[in-house]
Amino acid sequence: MKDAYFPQEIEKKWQKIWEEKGTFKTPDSSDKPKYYALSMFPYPSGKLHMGHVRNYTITDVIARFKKMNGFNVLHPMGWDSFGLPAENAAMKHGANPETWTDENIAYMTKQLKMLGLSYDWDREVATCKPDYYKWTQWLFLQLYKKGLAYKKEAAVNWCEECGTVLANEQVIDGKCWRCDHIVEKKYLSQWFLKITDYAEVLLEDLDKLPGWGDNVKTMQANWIGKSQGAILRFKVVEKDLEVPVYTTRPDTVHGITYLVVAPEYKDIEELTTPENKEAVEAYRANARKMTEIERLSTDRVKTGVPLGTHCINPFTGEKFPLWTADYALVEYGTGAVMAVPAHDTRDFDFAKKYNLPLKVVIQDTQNPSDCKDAAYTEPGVLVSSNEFNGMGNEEAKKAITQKAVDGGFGEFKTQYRLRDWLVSRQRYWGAPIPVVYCDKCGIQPVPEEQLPVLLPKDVDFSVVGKSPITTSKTFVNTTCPCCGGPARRETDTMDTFVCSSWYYLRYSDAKNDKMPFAKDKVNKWLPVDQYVGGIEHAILHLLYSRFFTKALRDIGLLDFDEPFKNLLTQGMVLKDGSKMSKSKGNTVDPDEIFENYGADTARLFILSDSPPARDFDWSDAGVEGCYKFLNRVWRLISSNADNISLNYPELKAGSLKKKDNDDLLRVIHMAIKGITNDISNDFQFNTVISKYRELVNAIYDWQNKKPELDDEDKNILSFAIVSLIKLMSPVAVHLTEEAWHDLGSEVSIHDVEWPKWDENLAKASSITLVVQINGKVKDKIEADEALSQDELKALALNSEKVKELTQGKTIVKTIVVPKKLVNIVVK
RNA sequence: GGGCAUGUGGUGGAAUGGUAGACACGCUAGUCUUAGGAACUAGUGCUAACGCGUGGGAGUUCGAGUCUCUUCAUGCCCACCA
Repeated sequence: MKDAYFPQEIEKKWQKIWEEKGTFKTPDSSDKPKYYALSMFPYPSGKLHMGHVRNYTITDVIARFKKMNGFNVLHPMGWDSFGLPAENAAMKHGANPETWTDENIAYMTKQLKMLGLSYDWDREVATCKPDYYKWTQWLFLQLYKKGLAYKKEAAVNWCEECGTVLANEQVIDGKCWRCDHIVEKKYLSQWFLKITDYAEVLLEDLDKLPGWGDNVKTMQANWIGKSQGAILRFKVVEKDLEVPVYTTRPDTVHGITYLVVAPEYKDIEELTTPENKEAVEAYRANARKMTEIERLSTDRVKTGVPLGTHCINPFTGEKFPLWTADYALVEYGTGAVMAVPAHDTRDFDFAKKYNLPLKVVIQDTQNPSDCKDAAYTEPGVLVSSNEFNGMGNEEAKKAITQKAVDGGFGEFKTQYRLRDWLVSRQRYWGAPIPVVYCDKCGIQPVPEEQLPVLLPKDVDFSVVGKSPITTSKTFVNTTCPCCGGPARRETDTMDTFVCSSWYYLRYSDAKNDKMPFAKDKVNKWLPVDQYVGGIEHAILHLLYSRFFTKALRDIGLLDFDEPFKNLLTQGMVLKDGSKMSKSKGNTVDPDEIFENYGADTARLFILSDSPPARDFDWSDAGVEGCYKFLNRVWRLISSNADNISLNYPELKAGSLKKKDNDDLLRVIHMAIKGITNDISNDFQFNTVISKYRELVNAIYDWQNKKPELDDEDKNILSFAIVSLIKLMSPVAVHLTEEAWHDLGSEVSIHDVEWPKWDENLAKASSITLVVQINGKVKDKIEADEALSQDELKALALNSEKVKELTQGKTIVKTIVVPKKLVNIVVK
């Protein structure tokens, strides 16, 4: 064995051997139980960043740990390879998005291999390849047949910079999620997936996911945004029309003083009197011009104009005016709001500005308010509400809605904030939506046997203001599959999130050319046992994937209803306290780390300092420290190579004659136990690594006291080193393999079993008895573990320290915690 | 405005209600070296000391970093959603 540690040399060598031998291939059939470990697949942007390194290292260690513990582990990798950056790069460099993407995939694959990740590359998928997107299109058609994909004209989010529409989930603070450009509203005919059909079950089934963090579940629940309320219908005085409103506060219905409709409300023109027409038109025109950001700003003073018409409150017979104001949203509820200024802060602000009256109908009996200065929105008792006076407001919600139901002017209503998923994109580099338009036959799905609808090659990427795909001469014009007449192809492609909503299913049967996946294989491997990825996907990808799984289950393609059993959302990688980004110039290039220190150091360091779920602060000194530690491990093994045998006898409790050897045996068993538990319990790799260091420190300490080694010493040393190599093998994958072979093994360290501990040996031989007085530590006494509670008590009371401190005081009580502590309570 | 996290040495962070600060980074001495940003050894929460210490304040308990209430700060997510 070489004296010095040369990671670059070792790593290249073993990566080649593993690949040749197929060390990490996953057989479909095995008598072992299955385990599916999955990292969120990357967009092939060009190079790996440290967030990737962290993500994939975490999953890799999990996969290796499970494999060593007797599981048949599926650990695949692929590419989320459709998307706008490829197209932008194509425009900029005059290249084809496909070429750009392929080059990036090739480079990043090389980097992943340098990291020593245990992927089964035979199952690799890339969403931009026809053998994959054929099945994305096929799945789209199944959803279409099931009525879950439909086309409609709607107000949609438009990003001018990207030249395409965006899903609701992709608009962040009124800006495009990708380019930060301000998003506008446009009326366009677009394809949607009916995720709202699954709103209730997507919400309910969050309870079936104990292996997900509450933060993610709460974010999804908030996004789905279920609320229970009522629809109430109000008759218009001047017209034969009704205005329905959705409210969660039917208990305040007697306090309505006006009613607001959104500027885009469908009946607004009908509801406007000729005298008010000009002002209303001007207000609506202005609302159209405003960006989402301006309109959604909470600080903005509320504005509105009266329509001139009135409604009747069926509960009171009162007549009140109709207004339009942009604080009413056309997409939510009915697009109209009943205004109760006394009990809603928004209505209050608006009423104040326009001098509209307010009427108090809910009172806190202890501390009544006249609501002159602020709306009262807390629970209370009804007043000025006819027969409901004196009723608690929660009870009144039901009673009042029931009255509306009985009177035929309302009903109970459950409302969700979730909107249908807009999947059309006016871009080239995506899976073409497989439909054609025929003047005679209308919308026609492309017959399944004609899939895939291939992306055309004859396109001009330099066009502005329209999708490059529309420049193809060969793509657009086609024949109708129904009548055979001339027809036009759909030129929209699918949102990349459609492609990534089912990739984890494809890994179970990546080469299948008859189906997206065989049912038996998908049912065997899924659900994913452990999914690892960034929190930024808490809503988008994770919600869409859950929807897809449920929809495909209902179509009959698979038999489970949640795709990811356990979810680990890893924290960000920071440098100098802020997120690594090119614009801040605080990025660290993984290639440089591989080159200077090797992949094992990178893997060790990225796991070492923070628990996986927390943010991780990159420090150059930390990398250096991990490199030094691996050198220390290497020296420990290489300097002892002659004293270590892989065939040492089994070392049981009491089998060693020397006390220091017995102590080391205990330390080893404690390390095995601690490390195993730390990995099993939420993957606390940071403490796992501190335990590697403790074990190494203990072996060095032991050895420093032994100038000469006899047979017993050599046996315990062999056991120590072999255990250390096994325990470190999921993290330092190359170093441990090299050492393992240098010590004479013919088998890969990655095919051995995880070490086991003996419970009797995994604890110290003696205990430190902690002696407290009134809960404060006053003394510590070395004691035999076998002592009874009474003996421990006597021992504590006999302590000089205790005698001194309790002198002249009364001992009220003594608490004895077996094997640990005595607390003496004195007065 | 609503929700969810998180507050522990100079720093990253450890601690089934039972020894707070494991393990590191950093720092201080020393050994070996032509040299060392290598390796090894010793030390390192604060305080001169009694003691004091887990953002602040209360509470439960024999005992609280941990549980409860309250308050402050930071971060993230959502947000005129009626």
